[in-house]
Amino acid sequence: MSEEKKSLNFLEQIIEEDLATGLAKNKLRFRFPPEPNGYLHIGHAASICLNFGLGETYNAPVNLRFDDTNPAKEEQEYVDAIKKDIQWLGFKWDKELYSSDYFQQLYDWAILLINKEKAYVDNQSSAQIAEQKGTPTESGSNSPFRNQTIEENLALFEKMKNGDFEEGSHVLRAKIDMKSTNMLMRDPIIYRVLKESHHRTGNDWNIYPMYDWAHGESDYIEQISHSICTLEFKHHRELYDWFLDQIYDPKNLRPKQREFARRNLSYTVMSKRKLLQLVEENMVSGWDDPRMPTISGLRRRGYTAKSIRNFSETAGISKRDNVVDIALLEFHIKNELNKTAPRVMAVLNPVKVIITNYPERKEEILIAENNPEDENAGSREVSFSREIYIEKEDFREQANKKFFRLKLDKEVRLKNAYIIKANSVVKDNNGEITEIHCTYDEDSKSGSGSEASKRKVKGTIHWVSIKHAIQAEVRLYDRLFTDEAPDSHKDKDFKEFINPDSLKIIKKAFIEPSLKSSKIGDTMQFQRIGYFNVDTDSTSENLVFNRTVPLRDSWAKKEQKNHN
RNA sequence: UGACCCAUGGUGUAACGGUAGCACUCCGGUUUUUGGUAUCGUCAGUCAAGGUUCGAAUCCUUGUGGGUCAACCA
Repeated sequence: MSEEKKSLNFLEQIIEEDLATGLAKNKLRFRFPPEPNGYLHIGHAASICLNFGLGETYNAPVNLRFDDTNPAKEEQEYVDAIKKDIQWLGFKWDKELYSSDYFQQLYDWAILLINKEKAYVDNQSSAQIAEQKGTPTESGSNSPFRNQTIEENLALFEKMKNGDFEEGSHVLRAKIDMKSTNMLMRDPIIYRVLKESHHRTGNDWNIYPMYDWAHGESDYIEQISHSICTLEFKHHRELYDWFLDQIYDPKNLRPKQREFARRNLSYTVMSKRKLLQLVEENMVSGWDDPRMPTISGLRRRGYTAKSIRNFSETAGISKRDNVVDIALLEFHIKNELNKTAPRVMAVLNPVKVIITNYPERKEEILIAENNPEDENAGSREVSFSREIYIEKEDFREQANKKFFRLKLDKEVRLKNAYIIKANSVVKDNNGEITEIHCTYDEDSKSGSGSEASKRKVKGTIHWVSIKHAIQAEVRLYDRLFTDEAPDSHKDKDFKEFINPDSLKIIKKAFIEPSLKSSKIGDTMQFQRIGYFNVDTDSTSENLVFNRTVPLRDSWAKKEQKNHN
């Protein structure tokens, strides 16, 4: 068995090195640490696929740890949504844990820090503390409370915990170095007073630990071997290590923080704050609006877990800022759906065709292949009759040779049916075409094997029988923003780039009757149009289809070029 | 005018001192009862300047460009 050597990303290389220099393989343990204050998005998928992927490659456990140290922003709703998304992506965590599980331990260690004279209670306003903090280019100055006695600090901290102080009046700070070039080392805050009810601990606590204090120590408690986070935490590593130094027992494994570049996607935004804004200002219908880059949005849009995982794999991991082309994501879903999605016919923008030489009352059942890419997909029956709908854009009275579709006096094949020829049109007072009169070649029935059926006709178009078609709502989604990097413009708000055409609703599309029993989540290809799925709003009375992604359309591209 | 990180085709990512490769995008050909798919092909890259070396995308120096850091957010 020769296995192709796959190149390792830099994090895998670090792990391999650690393994080579003595770390036991069974000590490997990872974690995915979301804050439950928003929904997971495609950027998080990078981290999820990375951490859980490492878990899979090394057969190591991965904890799901909610970083719930800020009760002011966090909610159970988000916890539930996050769990659902990770499971949907197909990953299994070892333990479901919460930073709040460790509040007591964290508190005890804070006391330890005070006793070691490594922490003190500061009784200044946040403005004063900020003032003394200095700037990246100027060092800070010491707090007047820095040299309080251990006893004073212990007493004050006790009072903070008991709720004797107001929010904002007192904080516990680590005593490190106000002159450090790393702002985070300038006596960072460890605990603040917050009289908020916590989604798990209720009103047990009046003080809550800050991220830096909670995160590294939680990694230590869980014995996480590699704590992987995004690049903006690089500066935190020094503090992460300092905190660990205070409590580390060499008998235990010492977690290691490493950072990679967060994943950005073109034509969208990827910050929870901005996504929340879109939701709260009703620019989208919710966190799961099919235009959102959230996992739930992509799921509703029709993306599969596999396509997202493949995307993550292909996009890769590195340490440089990046904006991955959304075309890569679209490639992966099209690539998968091409193999799996049943083909059906739907007419979105109909014009009536009357086949004048087809008997008035006649109906027939034709056989249509479900998926040319999948032999096992079988076939279905499609009803045909004298009056059908085709797409308006599939007909032109006159057109040059490049136009392969229906035009006067020329032939075109109706997919799975007959070859027809257009003879005349009927127009209304505005000059709009209301009917196209055609004749069909009776011997040209698809699959009949006749000479006529094998005739080379350049164009094939889709259609639905008017008498048999059912009406449905179709939602055509496009990118949410018109700009490649909407939040990269210093003097412009990202919302200025919202695409006004990101959603077009077609209330009365006509679809083939086989779709009548479609269930929410079903995926299909509307032939020659794109991939669609059944939206969560869909009911048996009003079927609703979302366009996941259009098919590649080289004709439209050509047309576009000619117009420019 | 500080510290730290980063720099490879349009985009993303490999090459770990020894022929710059892969994927997406773009463009073109062939096939096709989806102007889809498939398939073949074209265009296109090591930020710059020095240095080390038989040999540098890779190591060193300097410069340039980009990013991060001054929440009681994570």
